[in-house]
Amino acid sequence: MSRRLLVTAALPYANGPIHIGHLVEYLQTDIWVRFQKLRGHRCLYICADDTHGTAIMIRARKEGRSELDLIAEMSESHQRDFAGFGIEFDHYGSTHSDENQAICGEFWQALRSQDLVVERIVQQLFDPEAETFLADRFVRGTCPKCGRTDQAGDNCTCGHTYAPTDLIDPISTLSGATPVLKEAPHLFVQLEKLHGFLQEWVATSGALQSETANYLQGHFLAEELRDWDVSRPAPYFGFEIPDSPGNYWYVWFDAPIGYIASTQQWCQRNGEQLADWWKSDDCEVHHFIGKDITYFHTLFWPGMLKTAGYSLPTKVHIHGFLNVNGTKMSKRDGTLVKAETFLKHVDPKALRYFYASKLSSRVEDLDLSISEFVDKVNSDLVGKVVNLASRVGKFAHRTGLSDSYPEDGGLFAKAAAQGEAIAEAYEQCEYARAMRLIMELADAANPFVEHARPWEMNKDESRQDELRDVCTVALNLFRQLAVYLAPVLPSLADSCGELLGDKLVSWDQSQTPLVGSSVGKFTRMMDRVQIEDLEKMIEESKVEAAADAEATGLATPTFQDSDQPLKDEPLADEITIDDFMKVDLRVARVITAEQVPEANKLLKLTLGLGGDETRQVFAGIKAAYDPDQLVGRMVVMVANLKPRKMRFGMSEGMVAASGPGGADVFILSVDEGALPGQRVH
RNA sequence: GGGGCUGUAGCUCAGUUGGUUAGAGCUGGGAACUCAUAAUUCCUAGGUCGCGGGUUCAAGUCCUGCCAGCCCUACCA
Repeated sequence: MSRRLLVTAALPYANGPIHIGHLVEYLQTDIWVRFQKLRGHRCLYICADDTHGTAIMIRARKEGRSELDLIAEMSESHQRDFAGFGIEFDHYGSTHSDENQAICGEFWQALRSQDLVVERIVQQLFDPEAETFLADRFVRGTCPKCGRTDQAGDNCTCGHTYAPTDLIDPISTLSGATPVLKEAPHLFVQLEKLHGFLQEWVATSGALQSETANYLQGHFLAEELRDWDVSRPAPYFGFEIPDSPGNYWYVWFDAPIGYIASTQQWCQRNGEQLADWWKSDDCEVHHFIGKDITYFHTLFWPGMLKTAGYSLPTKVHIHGFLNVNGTKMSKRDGTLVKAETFLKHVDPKALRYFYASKLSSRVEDLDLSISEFVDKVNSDLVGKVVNLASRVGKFAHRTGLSDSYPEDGGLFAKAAAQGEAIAEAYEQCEYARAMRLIMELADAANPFVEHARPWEMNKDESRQDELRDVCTVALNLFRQLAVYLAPVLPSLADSCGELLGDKLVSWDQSQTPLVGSSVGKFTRMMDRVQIEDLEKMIEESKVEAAADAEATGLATPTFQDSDQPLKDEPLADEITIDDFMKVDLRVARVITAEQVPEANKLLKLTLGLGGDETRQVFAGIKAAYDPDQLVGRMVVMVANLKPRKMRFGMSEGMVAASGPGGADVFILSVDEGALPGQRVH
């Protein structure tokens, strides 16, 4: 039975380029949509740029151009990046559209008429120079708790959280001006009035993974829901609220409505009715989002939809974040790779497959390990799948396909029977499982060719029919894999369709072998991924990040440090925290320091660890330090080093210092406040 | 501190309602083959299934207590 599905991915913010972290979501969604279409369902993939808010306004101002100019450029670059990865939207809109403004008005009316909106005065920091209210992240200052300077507006590295108004010496990051406290009326949605509905929906709709439902019930639904502040005073880039001049809808109010507005634009172009997609029980609505925006899509958004009379999400699919090589992506490490940069170095097919092989239906972070990426893509896709076609391609071009499907030991039938299990895995967003099932089939296909030895048949005039049969089996098994992989690798499906002169458009094509047709000239469908390319990509990302940082002027100054020290002494093997904890580093005070006349390099130190605890240490720093200048200062020592007998006495530890030696030795210092005996963690 | 998830071969993971000698791929070792992108095929090595208790005729699988890692929270949304 054919279903009707409306699918969205979260709207990317028009404040920056698409990077590989974003792509997890757009690819996850694209794969799901392509799968649904392949299965013959009516499915729309809707997205748009999220264009409003202070950040866009500030950036446009900084770049000396209009917001419209900025968001137009961003939209274009986003769409170019998505296209580069084969992400195919049915419609890509913008939240800054007439349709969105109109539908926002409709939602607003619904909220008003159901008496869910209240006005309250809010005190907020205001930048008098930039003439704008400041969100927490635009304020920095001194932590009121511990006194650290230059801390974020809502929390300090010391762990304390506070309101930006609590900061000592607050500074606006926009202008550097000192913000002042200013009052403004804000409009709030009283979400609590929808508590009963939301409770019910979260618990029983089946739209949420159980982990998410539990989380919401434990954290938010367990108590009174707070009013949601949905307005921002001018100046603000967005839509002015019709019945509240000078106030604008908060970006998170109009962003999800953008899903509907973008659908509306598609409807207008295709002569369809919006109600058939957004107000029909026959249409499923699926949202794909990251775990960071769970809250907006599982409480506010259903509340808004309910109030305005639109369909509630059938399912909110929530995914985790992307790590690279086991750690958070970082600009500095070059692991926050822009989509555009990726495309310069690596085949997008590789990323599509790799993500698919890692994704499940759970809210779990996934890891892109560079070496795993290379191994997996090369051995699975190139070594197993593409190779299957590649190894018989030349013969098949000459022989064509047999008129009836030959005996293959049940391989095709078995793989056809697996189709439903694979489809089910796709449907459940268990792509990793789907990929595993498909690769099992690929693993069974290559031995067939191997044992049939077509290269021997090729040399024997009388065995051309046999050869054709082998090619027929191999190419049909390949074609079957191409169908199963089509949601993930549409371009491979295209290559396969072209080779066999039969376009792959339906899942059902995996169930019946293709026979009796000619085979085109084989051309390479995919190249192996080289680890060097990945390395170059990371390297280029680092350079870009440094350039960006310089351009925005916000980043830390760049230092021209030589790479010689690292070359002289490369990084040691990785250790665990346990290994590190074996080394007991302590802060110590130099109590005495004296020359050892017979020694060439050594000074004799007495280090105090507080109280009466002292250690005698011989340190090779004679050429670099005078004893007198050391007495009284704090150093870091290795305190649990096995004592060693030296010519001049026992040495009971080491003083931590860097440098090649001789006069170039630099003792580690500790910041003011450290006490002798404290351990270094 | 609270909540959740995970812990199976060197690596990435599978192990359905508890049931015969715990599996796959990659990597490693050996061999074969040459059609294919140093691809492929065959053989082989490698695991006290995090640790300790318990239930059971039987536990990787259920219960319980620890330990480790990750994620979310910490009165912000």
